Amino acid sequence: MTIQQLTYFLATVEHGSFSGAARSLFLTQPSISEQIRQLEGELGIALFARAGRGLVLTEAGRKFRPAAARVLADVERARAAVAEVRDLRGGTLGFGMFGTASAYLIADLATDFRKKYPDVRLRLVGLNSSEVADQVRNATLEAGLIVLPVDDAGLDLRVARLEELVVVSREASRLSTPVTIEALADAPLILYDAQYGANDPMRRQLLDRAQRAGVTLRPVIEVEGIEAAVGLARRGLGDTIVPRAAISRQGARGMHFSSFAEPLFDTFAFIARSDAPLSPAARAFVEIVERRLDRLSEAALYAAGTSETD
Amino acid sequence: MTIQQLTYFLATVEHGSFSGAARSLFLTQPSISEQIRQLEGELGIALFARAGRGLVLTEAGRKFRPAAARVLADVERARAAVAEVRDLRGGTLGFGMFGTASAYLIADLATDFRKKYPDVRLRLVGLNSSEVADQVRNATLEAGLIVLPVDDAGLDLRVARLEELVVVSREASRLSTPVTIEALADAPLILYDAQYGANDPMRRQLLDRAQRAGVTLRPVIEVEGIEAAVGLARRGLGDTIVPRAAISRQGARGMHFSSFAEPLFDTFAFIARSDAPLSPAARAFVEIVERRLDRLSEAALYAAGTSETD
DNA sequence: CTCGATAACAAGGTTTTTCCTATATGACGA
DNA sequence: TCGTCATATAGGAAAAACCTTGTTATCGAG
Repeated sequence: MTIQQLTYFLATVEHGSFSGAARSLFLTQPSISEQIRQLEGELGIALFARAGRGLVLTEAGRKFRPAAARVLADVERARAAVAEVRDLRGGTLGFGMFGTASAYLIADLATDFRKKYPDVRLRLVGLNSSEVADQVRNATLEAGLIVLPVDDAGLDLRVARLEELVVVSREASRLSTPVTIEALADAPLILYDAQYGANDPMRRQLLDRAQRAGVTLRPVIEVEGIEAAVGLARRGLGDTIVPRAAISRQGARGMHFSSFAEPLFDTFAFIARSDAPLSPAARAFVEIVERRLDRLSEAALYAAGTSETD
Repeated sequence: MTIQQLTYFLATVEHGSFSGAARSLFLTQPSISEQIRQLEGELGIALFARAGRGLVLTEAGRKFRPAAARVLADVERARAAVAEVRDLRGGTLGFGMFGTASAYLIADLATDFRKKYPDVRLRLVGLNSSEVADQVRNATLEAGLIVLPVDDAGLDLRVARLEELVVVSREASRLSTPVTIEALADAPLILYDAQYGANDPMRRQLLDRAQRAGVTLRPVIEVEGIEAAVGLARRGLGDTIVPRAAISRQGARGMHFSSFAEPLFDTFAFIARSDAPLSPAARAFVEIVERRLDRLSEAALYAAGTSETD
């Protein structure tokens, strides 16, 4: 039994003759005739009674008709199901983001995406970068945005953005010249994302530099969020280091900031399974993330030196 | 999209690899691979992500899987629907019978048939022979048992039985020798099946004979059923003519009966559309009817001359 | 009752599809 | 690094689908 035969059968029922069905399907009568014969042979019973003029359904044919129609309807539904995914009118996208990005971006991203593709369900999870990488690897998530470095085995990786890390201090004097790692070591340091400890990419880079310069960094306070770190810096408890984009946000008003002498960057990257092609939904979402990141950069450009007005 | 491709797809999902699916279907891996590729091409999106080892469903594949399964399930249901009809496990049989037969046989026939094929619905209608013929012609009924003659245009006709018509009288003297049509004309005549009038096959035969013999038959009473006719004959209101098989029934006790000098028969015949093949159910039912008719004949053989004991 | 139209059916040939074998390629694990 | 297992690819054989041509049967009209 083939879908084709079912199509021919239903067309024949509708037209009452093989030739009529053949015309409607742009085929010849013997083709239809032959396929119906085969179908009847396989079913072991005649579906039509052959009259000189036209055809009549047999009892078996009457029973078969609605069943055949249902099969064809389901075929269409199957086609539609994948078309939804293909045309971004359905399905679910699972996407992971590292903590900071998820905190600041998730609302905007979800809004943008749902506005454009209201029928695609979205599952956006905030984890740390290596957790995101793991879940993408085992297909719990389809793709993600992380901060390098991560173990990229089995992953496709594409750098999305370099986010400069700047030093923030209450004392403008401490930032009169680009900050060196040695200068940083001279003052109390406040760091955030305490829970990740040495796995935090920013810490890894800082410790790396300190080691090479032969100095020791002493974080006096480690807190959870950027806001908290900046808040503590405002009270003069120490300096802190934050992504440049975070400067333009609330909580940094009246603070001073400066690049490192040797600029320090967080590298954002998109990851996906290296063997699986990205779904259209994932591609569309990545594009939206990129647009948002670009807007962040632009906003950050206007904020330089001291964020008085923000 | 073909049913075959859906089968291959589901087998691949189940086994997690083309090669595994191929083994389970007794095919080779390139065949499966090729069909899946074609399916994906037609759907316009990949269903599997090809990993070095094994395959993973894409989002589209996940959506497609249940839809494909439903199609295959419905294909099976379609197959089962016609199999029911073929194997006499379903469907409906419409069968027509002429009045007398329906009155005497319907209960037994329905019982026999339902006992053997409890899943086939039965629609047994009692009409006169020409009405049955008409409804078989226009496919309202699939087949029927009628008394000849009928207009058999467009019908297949098979004689089922010759049923002798015998004269029944209260006076044994009237039946001492085989009855001639002339002798019949000498006495009051009671006929049944009044409503059909001259269309009744028995009347047609009798009138035909009378005409050839140059005598006139005068039915003094016409009633509806055989029982009524025999009842009136018992009261001495006249002679009547009934199928031999009816003699052995209640209501004919103590009456005398005799064949015609030139034996008179009702011819029972099965009819069906000449263009439509009989459904298995109809064939089975015809067989059951034949068996019942045979048993009637046997019973009638023991009743001869006078039905004292019946 | 013959004639023409229509449609099923049959036969033969061509194109397309399906499936195979053989081989290349790529990933994983010892 | 090599062997194993998986998919991809190429080429050819078998099968299926379709077409063309021609025959037969039925129905309706003249």
